[in-house]
Amino acid sequence: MSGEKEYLKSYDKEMYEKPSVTVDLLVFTIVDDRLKIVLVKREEYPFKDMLALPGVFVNIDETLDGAAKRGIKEEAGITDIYFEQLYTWGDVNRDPRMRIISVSYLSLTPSEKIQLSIGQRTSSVELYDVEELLTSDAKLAFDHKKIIEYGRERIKNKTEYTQIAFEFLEEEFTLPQLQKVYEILLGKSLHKANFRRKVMPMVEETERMTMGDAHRPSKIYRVKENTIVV
Amino acid sequence: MSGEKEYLKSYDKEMYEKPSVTVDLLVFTIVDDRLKIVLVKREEYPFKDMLALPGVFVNIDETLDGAAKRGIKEEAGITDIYFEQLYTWGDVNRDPRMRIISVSYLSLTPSEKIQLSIGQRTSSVELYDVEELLTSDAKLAFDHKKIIEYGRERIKNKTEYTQIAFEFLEEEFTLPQLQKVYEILLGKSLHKANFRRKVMPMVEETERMTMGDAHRPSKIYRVKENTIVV
DNA sequence: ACAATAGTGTCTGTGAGACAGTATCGA
DNA sequence: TCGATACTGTCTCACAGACACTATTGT
Repeated sequence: MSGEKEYLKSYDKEMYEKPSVTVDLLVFTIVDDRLKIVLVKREEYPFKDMLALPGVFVNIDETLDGAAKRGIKEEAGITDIYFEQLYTWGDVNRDPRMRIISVSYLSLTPSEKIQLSIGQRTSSVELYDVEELLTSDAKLAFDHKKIIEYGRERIKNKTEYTQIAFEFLEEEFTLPQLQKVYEILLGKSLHKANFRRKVMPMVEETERMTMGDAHRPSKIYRVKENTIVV
Repeated sequence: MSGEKEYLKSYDKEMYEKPSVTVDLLVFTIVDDRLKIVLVKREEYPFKDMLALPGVFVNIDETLDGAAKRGIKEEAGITDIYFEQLYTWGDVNRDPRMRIISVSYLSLTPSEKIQLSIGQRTSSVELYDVEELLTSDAKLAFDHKKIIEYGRERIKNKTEYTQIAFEFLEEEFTLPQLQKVYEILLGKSLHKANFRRKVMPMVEETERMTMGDAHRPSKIYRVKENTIVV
């Protein structure tokens, strides 16, 4: 069957001008009871000295998830982390240099796992307060502020109907800690008794408790086996 | 500042091998009380004669949404339609010819708006029964079956917490019609009285009613102004 | 009158939210 | 003992689900 090998030719002939594809990373965490995100300071034009999401080009032999994983490892030093695809941004003039389509990835982690490193084209990698970024009129590189808003919104929504909040905590935690995470993500305070009733089916006690505080200690919990955390 | 113009050079030098980017379209509708999707039969290799999602390459000066809109117009003849980005598929060997990253778009429409046309590389464009496709072991081109499953799932989920079901109906409809749409999308039957209570705040009566049926006529409604349908 | 579908009134159980209380630590 | 935080019991109200009923057409 000649057709089976002929098809390659017809496609080679059509020389589409191709966009570049990158993966941009939104690595969220919680520090000092505040939602934070990993941003880099750009060392090159365009948007030199401005804050931007860390990102990597997608290699030709690399999946999107693979590129995201690689980027998270390179920029935040984390190999074992929750992440999911967020949205793909394809406006024509997002980047003044050339047409770049960016697949954004949302990832959540307890702050203890983060080990910030410094990329080639960036002068620093730091955690920034998310609400502060979004409420101030701070300008970010490219369309990255809009992307962060979108990611922030996704976190809030998924907090309501999934268990992603657990991704911000390490394996063991107390219920007051868990409640605090929910309150930060939802942006409102919750009633203790009701909150505990709600999360009880998802957690299981350990035998241990917190100690050293000048008040009643709290039980330490972990996520119950059968709880789907995403 | 020389830097401002220098930056272009440094990027020109790095010759990344770029993937191609396409937009794949999931156009869903309801016909004869069944969920249907627009598929094309491929006329070329690879996957010749198999069913596939309609799709278009993203032009270098075209947004992703723009490409989706163009594709929907070309394949289904619709210009005014609800659509949203679904997911971006980036496995390395999705397409045996070359690396293609596909941004999928979900769109919903009343069947009356569809006018199927025939593309260049496809022999036919038709509506196919979604549940039948997904429950049978029918094979589709590329990873398109997985994409359809993902889209089907998204519709089910969003039916529960948004008003997308309305997108399948024309401007005026009866409550029994609306209930039928919900039942099809959710895959289960609903209780009449409860359903009506639930949707009442989102609709408003017209003065007209159905006629000609050998049973009690039903009031004709439309979507209430302040109802956010997405 | 009857078949067939449209539409309504009401009961019940569940669960979210709010309140008010008790428990246990360090100092 | 007291300050501070952890934890619990119970009331209420809204709402989803189920049932049983009435209403209106064409034949």
